[in-house]
Amino acid sequence: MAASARRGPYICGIDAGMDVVAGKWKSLILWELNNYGTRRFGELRRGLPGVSEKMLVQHLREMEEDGLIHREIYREVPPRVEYSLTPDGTSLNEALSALGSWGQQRVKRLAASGSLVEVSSTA
Amino acid sequence: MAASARRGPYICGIDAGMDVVAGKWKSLILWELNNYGTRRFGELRRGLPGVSEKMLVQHLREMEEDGLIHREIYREVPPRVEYSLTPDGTSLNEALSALGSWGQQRVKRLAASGSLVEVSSTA
DNA sequence: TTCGGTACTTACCTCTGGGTAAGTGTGGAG
DNA sequence: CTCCACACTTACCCAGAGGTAAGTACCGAA
Repeated sequence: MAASARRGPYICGIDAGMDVVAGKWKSLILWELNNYGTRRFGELRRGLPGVSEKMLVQHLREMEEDGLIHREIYREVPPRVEYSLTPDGTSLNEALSALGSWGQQRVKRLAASGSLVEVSSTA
Repeated sequence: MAASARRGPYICGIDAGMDVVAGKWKSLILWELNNYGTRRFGELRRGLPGVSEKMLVQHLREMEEDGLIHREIYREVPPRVEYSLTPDGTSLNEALSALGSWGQQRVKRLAASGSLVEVSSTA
């Protein structure tokens, strides 16, 4: 998203929320973690077709700082790291569900009118 | 937002929705139009402290294309243009209200713990 | 006669979000 | 002995999101 995160004085709650979700893959990470409960780094990478490792790490760190996700490190070889939603992350995901439904409606509407927009096909 | 709008195949409804709200001022424009019902260009500019005319126009045009807002031109001198939400824009705004509440909660939480984050003060 | 207000458009520039690719340390498999 | 998988880190690069400032056409007020 090209929306620059302000993390400064907010005008209303919406942009305080948007600020935290701003980032190309953040809402998808939330969605993925919500669906699977807990996921490893590699699983997330494979689950989000097109993410670069750099951005995945960066987004995960920011979301951890923002208190949205929990990072559990298992000191094994090879290393294992598991990510999961915190209560705040879970509630954020719930808050986004309405937007998700709206988005699905929109995709349906667009598909119904001529403009062929497909959802997750042959990505 | 530096979140790049994809307008391509979406993975889930959430990013289809996010795609349309991606843009530094879009959610604020939605909020402003929802609060006032109908607003003129200059009113919006003054209502969103910090917005540049270029970005305001650009966002308004994109949101009009996306069917979120309606643009009514009054051929007077000086010219008058009024913006308002379409039904789709209104429902999107409703879908964002949960995110707005979450954001407010978050601001309260942050304020409660040491990190002083203020909402719309001496912008 | 100049200024201000309306709603823009245009050219130019900066900043940074995001991508690409290579490197790191360890151990097991082949 | 080499390769691969894990979960990263680092350096470098580019496109585009967003900002700045000036210009446009019109009229009324000072």
